[in-house]
Amino acid sequence: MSIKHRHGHATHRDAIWAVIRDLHEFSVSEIEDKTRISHGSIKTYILGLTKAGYLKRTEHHHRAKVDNRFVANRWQLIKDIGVDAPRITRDGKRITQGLSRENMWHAMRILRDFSSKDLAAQASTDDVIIKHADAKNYIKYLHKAGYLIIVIPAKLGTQTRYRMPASRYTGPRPPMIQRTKQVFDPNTGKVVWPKQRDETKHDHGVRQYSLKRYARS
DNA sequence: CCTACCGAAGACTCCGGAAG
DNA sequence: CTTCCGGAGTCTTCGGTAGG
Repeated sequence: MSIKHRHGHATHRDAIWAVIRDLHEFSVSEIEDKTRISHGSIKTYILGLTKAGYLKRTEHHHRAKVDNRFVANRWQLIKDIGVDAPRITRDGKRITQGLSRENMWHAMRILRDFSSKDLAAQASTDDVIIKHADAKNYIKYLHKAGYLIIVIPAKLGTQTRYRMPASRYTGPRPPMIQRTKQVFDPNTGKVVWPKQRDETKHDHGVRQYSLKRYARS
């Protein structure tokens, strides 16, 4: 299978969603024809979308009396939320994984300047509670990677205040701190920290691997 | 470090009608 | 009745990430 991730650009689900919006009323095999994505994956996603209320089944599969041919299930799009494919599980529940980073990334763009406590509070929503420690950690790496500047350094009793200059906003997807502690920007497809150096360290091929992987999508 | 969980894919079973 | 067909739906596995 082709390796494309949501942190790259298009995923399989994005492609399926695009075809659904295009056709509005469809069967699984019609989507299969247009996307060349495996039947099973399409079914799984459609099932989830139906349970979540985005789709409605308009035809239940049966064998036609006249010519003994199969009539496949058909669905209709009843809730269109735009170009971004709904992120749901097969049960139709919203996927919350990764939401906190996303919230923080967008909050940083909006806030003029902020401390780690401000960020945690501003980026928290009903769905996602962001802990102060998480905000601190994310800020630490984004600062190292050059996304943030320090507006007011910490003094006794006050926290450092940061700002993200508009020019450092690279796109809607939050930079990731990968397992190897490197910062990867899915918007540009580049590892932004650490800079290309200490090649001899025992990272093995991890950095190269990531670069290649994401460059493809 | 570890655990929980995700998307994708494939193996497998279930279903209902028609044909033999 | 049994067999066959092919889509629907379930379950498991795999490679991977998020977050403590």
